[in-house]
Amino acid sequence: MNTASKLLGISELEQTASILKSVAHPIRLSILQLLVHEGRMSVNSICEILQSEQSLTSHHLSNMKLKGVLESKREGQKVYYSLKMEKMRNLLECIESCMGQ
Amino acid sequence: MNTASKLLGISELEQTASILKSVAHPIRLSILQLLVHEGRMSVNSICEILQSEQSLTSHHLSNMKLKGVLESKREGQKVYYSLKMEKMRNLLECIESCMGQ
DNA sequence: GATGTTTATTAAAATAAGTTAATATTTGTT
DNA sequence: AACAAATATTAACTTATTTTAATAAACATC
Repeated sequence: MNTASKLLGISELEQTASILKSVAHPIRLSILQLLVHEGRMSVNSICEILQSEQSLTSHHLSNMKLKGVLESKREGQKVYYSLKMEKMRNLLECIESCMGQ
Repeated sequence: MNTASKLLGISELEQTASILKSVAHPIRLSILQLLVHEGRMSVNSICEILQSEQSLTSHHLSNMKLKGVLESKREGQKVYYSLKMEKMRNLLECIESCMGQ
């Protein structure tokens, strides 16, 4: 296998980089940790636990939903977010263990 | 273990997010892949393989050097870059295998 | 010391991301 | 229908990142 064949194509690179951007922000990282470890959660609970503003949190949630990382389901007044992209679970675990080193 | 204790503190979150930002860009991602798989490499070789502009490549390289992800060594006219942050090797392997799924 | 190569630096321009505040929407309750 | 609670959306603003082009610096060779 030569060098070139190991490299991803542009669109794969861009897609990967774009997904990684989801994790590369303190608020989004902690939202992801929460959802991976605790499962689905309402926007309000997320705000309370993370002590983050409603609007800002909502923006970050939509951001990740748009990228297919999260999904949401309304139940009455509340909207519950949860992980949609399953590979994010592995990725996050890797990140946690790599960063611990 | 309760929810809060699993969450990282702000400074850890910021540090992690900041390192993840290194990977969260197509050019930097491919530079990292190259260096992880091929070892040290001169700026010129990197540019050629990635078909990226010298100046832009150099900017991304300094960016990652500044964050402690890469290191560089001049040998004659050439400057060789290589991985400095060892945990980046694991992280990148995780990313590659997670993204393949 | 002039010239060519390789890399870094600077500054400007272009683009993107993050934050805030205010308001809108949806649903539930009285 | 009026009101409250939960969330989303919009628009303005701020800040950061990315890209480009031009130039400088470091080294090698002649």
